[in-house]
Amino acid sequence: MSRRPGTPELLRAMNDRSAFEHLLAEGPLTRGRLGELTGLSKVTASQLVVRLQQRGLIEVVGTRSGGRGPSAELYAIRPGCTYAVGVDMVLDRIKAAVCGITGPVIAHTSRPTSNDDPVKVIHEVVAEVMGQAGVGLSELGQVVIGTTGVVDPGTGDVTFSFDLPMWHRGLHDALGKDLGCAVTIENDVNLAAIAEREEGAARDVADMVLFWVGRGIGAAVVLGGRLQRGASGAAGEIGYLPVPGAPLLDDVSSRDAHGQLGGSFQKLVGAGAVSELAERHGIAADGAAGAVRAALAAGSPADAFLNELAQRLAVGVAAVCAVVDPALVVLAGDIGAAGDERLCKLVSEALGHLVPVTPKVVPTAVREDPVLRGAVITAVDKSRDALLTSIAAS
Amino acid sequence: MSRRPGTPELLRAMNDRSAFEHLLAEGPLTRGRLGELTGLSKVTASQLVVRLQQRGLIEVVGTRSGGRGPSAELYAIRPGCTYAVGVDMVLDRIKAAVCGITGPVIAHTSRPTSNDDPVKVIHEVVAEVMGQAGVGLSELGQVVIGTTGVVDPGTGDVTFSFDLPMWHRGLHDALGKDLGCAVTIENDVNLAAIAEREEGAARDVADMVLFWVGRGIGAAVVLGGRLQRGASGAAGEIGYLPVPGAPLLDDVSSRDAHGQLGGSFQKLVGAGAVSELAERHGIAADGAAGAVRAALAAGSPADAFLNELAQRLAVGVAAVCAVVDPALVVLAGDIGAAGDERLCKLVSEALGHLVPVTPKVVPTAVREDPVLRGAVITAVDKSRDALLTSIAAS
DNA sequence: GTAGTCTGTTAAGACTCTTACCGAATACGG
DNA sequence: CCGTATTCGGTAAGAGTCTTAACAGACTAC
Repeated sequence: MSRRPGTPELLRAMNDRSAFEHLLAEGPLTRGRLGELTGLSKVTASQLVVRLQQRGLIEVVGTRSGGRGPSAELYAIRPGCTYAVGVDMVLDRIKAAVCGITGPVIAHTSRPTSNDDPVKVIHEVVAEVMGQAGVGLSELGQVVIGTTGVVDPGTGDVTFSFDLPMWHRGLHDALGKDLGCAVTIENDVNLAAIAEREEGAARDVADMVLFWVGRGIGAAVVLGGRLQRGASGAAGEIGYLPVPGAPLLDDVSSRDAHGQLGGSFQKLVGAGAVSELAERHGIAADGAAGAVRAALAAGSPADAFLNELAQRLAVGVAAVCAVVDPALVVLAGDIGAAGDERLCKLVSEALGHLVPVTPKVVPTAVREDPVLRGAVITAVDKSRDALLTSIAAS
Repeated sequence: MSRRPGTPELLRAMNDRSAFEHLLAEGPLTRGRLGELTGLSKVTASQLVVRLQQRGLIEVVGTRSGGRGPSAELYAIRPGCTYAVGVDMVLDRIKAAVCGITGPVIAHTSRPTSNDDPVKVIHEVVAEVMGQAGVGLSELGQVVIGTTGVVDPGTGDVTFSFDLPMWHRGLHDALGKDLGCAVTIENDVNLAAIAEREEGAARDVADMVLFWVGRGIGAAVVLGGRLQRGASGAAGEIGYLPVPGAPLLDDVSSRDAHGQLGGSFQKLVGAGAVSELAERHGIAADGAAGAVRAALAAGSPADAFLNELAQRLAVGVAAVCAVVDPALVVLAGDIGAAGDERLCKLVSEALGHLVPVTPKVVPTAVREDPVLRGAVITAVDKSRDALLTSIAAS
């Protein structure tokens, strides 16, 4: 229920917000165009521009001449309103990128992870990338950190993680205090899905699932245009999917032959299982993703391997499709990406025998640092939202 | 973007809507209380009441005396604003219930289904129930029809149905024309979930899954408080879940030994499979649900049967939990309902070995006509929404 | 019976939006 | 080269919604 009463100020806030969103989406605009887009009159659009300008949210970036009358001034969001940082923390490396509220990355960095306190590690990398960008830490509005493991929707903390034993409870708050800005910890696969939806293969798809097939197995579920995290943040933990072809789990905390936690689907298509399968088919390569690439390069002699891999993947995809019926399935992660169009086609064919729905199956279109991209996008999005609600409040 | 400009009228519409919602939720209210709830001043609340009264949406239903000052007038929604009808169509019976916008059912009926044109069948049952209620068909605002089968989110038609071969494409539009009001066709399991959320075991639970275990197998997925239908309306078709313990499907259009379409999970826990399992354990009863009831009554001798049934169910529940991580799982359908607390407990225990999440597993709390209840609730909800948007428009 | 309290109304004012009008700048056509 | 049409930005007047303040009347409490 909307607690706030419908006062005239609310109206102004709504219109300011709408104008801001149009400026973000459509780039520099004149007062007149802004009026058209928001549906407001010329006069009101002018007042609105003055307000936003006084707050330092927008600025004149030029004039648009060529038309009949006098040249109109072009207004655009001031990129330096706030800055947002995305962080991707994997087993042994930590990456970070910073950008202004308009989107483009202005600096990024990557360094090996030390075994230190995560607060210190993250503080250092954030400070470094902000320094590179030439922006003070005080102007930082949002930090989004991608990580393996499940994030508790209640506390925002990591409840457990395969790879990062140092991540303790209370980390979320500690980071927020340390950095002095809003901090969000998010599952890495979810961030990859956000990147895919923003600038990858899933643009404008409301119902989609991203399969991350790599060292770990995971999925991100987007339904009705919204990322679904589940009640305890464990949505998409498809490593635990009970599937035919691998024994049923008897103890949820057991590890597989390669030291990975997970259930029967993990045993079927985890990196270890894929390597093993490749070996059994006589394909020698470095790592599971390498094996897939080698198989693709080898042509028909490796068909049996790819078919079996596709068949295994299809079983997991089928389970997800039976539950949520997405319009699109994206295969990502290093193995998924390596499989490319060919593997997707095979999975799609196998899927047709298993379920009565026919989602498109495509490889990821975000080939460079999908998790970092997703983190940055999320950070920008959140900082925009914070700014807009601050407009509404004042 | 539906860019309605932020004009003062919008404000009024928002406040009218808010007041209307409060009246629906909290019953009869005085002008003063309405002001408090909406956050508006006394004066504005009064104006608002006058407006709604002039439109015939609300009426005085009494006075609240006993306080210090003069007795305040109590206003309530006029139930006769619009009427909504819910219809439940199963294999051989059709049920319907009608209610005003305030909710309570004022008439209901049930009759055997003839093999006629569905438009005629539905028209007849709607006319009958409206006649019983003493309301003209012209005052009907919404009809919601529950049915087995998948409903195409694009057209609102049934794309295929196990049991109702007469349902043709274009039925949705034909019904709308015939009845002269808004018509919605919805999957029966989804409607049961809506009933469960409104007045059953899932009140105030944002992320939940309802398992329908009966003649057919299905699930309804509610995430973030919203029912998720999937891209082609096939979300929750868990009969097709590939699970261990039953052979993988080779052809999606194949039928099982009992003439039912579906995949491996259907073969495991469909009514036919449950009957078979009961027979193998020496439990004789009429139908699968009867067998479950008999087993519960028999005590420990039937434990093996119940355990195996729970184990089978748990595998499907585990798959769903791995994908969407609900806070609550409701077992419904005649078999699920028959299993009651005991079966839920067994499923919950089995689930603990399979996935690292621990949703509550409970039996349905809507024991009477859950699908019809869901249809009625949905119809009322939609007619409320239509009324509210009509307020905003005028 | 009187005082106190609460209801509902009226009056004045604040805030937002709108239409109507105006002066100035710019491009186009003769 | 100059007049005219067009567009930009601004001002003024007005309509709609909300708010606070003050008041008349009804009802209870003592």
